[in-house]
Amino acid sequence: MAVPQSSGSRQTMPAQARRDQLILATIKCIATKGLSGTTMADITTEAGLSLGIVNLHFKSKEKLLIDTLRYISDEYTSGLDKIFNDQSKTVQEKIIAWVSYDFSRKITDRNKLAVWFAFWGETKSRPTYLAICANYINELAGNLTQLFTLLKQEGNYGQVNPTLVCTCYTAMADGLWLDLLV
Amino acid sequence: MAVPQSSGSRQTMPAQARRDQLILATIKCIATKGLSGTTMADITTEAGLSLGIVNLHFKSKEKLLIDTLRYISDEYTSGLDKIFNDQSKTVQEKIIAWVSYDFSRKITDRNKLAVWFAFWGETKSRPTYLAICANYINELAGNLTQLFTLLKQEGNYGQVNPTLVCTCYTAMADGLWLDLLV
DNA sequence: ATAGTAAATGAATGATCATTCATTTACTTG
DNA sequence: CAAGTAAATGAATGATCATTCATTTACTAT
Repeated sequence: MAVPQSSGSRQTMPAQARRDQLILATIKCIATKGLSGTTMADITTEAGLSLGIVNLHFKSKEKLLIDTLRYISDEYTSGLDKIFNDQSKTVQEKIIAWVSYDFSRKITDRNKLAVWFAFWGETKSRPTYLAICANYINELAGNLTQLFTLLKQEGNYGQVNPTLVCTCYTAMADGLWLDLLV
Repeated sequence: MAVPQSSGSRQTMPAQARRDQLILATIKCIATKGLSGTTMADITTEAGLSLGIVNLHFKSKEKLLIDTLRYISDEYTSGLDKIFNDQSKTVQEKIIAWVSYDFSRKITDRNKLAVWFAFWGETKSRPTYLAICANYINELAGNLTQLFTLLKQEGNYGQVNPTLVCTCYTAMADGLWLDLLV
């Protein structure tokens, strides 16, 4: 667990730290230069490392991009899972926390939103991107619908369709994020 | 105004018809191969023409892409303008027509939606794309807000903020289009 | 220390792709 | 019909960029 000490000009780091460093550099590059405008040279320069480093840690550019998307997806999902599984919160509190989280600084970070929509834009042509998102999207939708269902029962709201509420909320959140990006 | 008659294997067409043909081919290519995955060869093959044709009618690939975005934007905007300026409709009818239009087959065409979001994804890094959309987006938002304002007056709805309603509707429409694409 | 292993580098390679333009073909006008 | 103009073609060019790998540097174990 020693802190990496660079005695010379060249740095050595644990593989996982390098991977994270490269993913962060990738996010920044995609946000400023776009998904198609981002080159390996851009990423490695942004990270302050050499050209070959990406193929050393991720095998290819495509794999780095996929891991970057997964990184952002995981970060988002884990935050919501924590709220959903928090035993100390009531259903109402969970829903409020969910919405607060969706529009917190961490999620509405412009760089991450830019990356997010950059990948969505390529979704139709790259099934891999879609596959990564589909899993967690379904899980989250299921959880949120469940919260709405519980709220409906507790409050005796007769006319409400929880699935529909979830769809509309999710759609509006997506749209508002798009607004924030612009 | 003669109908172009191809006597041989090579076709000749009025410039405007060729431009439209190429734009349509571009839409199809972007929908299937993505914005970054679409090459000049893809587009010209899809159109059944030769490689050099794009630079003959649009000067560059970038200009073709911009004109493609403009084509889709114009189509969408002109449809809504027609509804907004239709003297035979009441305010309520206009709003209903607006929503119907937003989710009509013509607008929810998967190819066009794919192109739409492909460009949005590159927005942050390519100000040109944003500039094209910003104009008509503001105009449309102004019109829709005006309709909501009139509706509020007619119905004496005290607590409603028309601007907010417009923002929420627009956001939800964006989100639902994204759903449709997936 | 020394040898051995793992990490990092970046010049060289090869593939992809937008763009050019000399040539060919189709249309128009006198 | 002939000459002139406009449209279309696609092989060749040159630029960009991901990927490779021989070499260098840092770390680890004996």
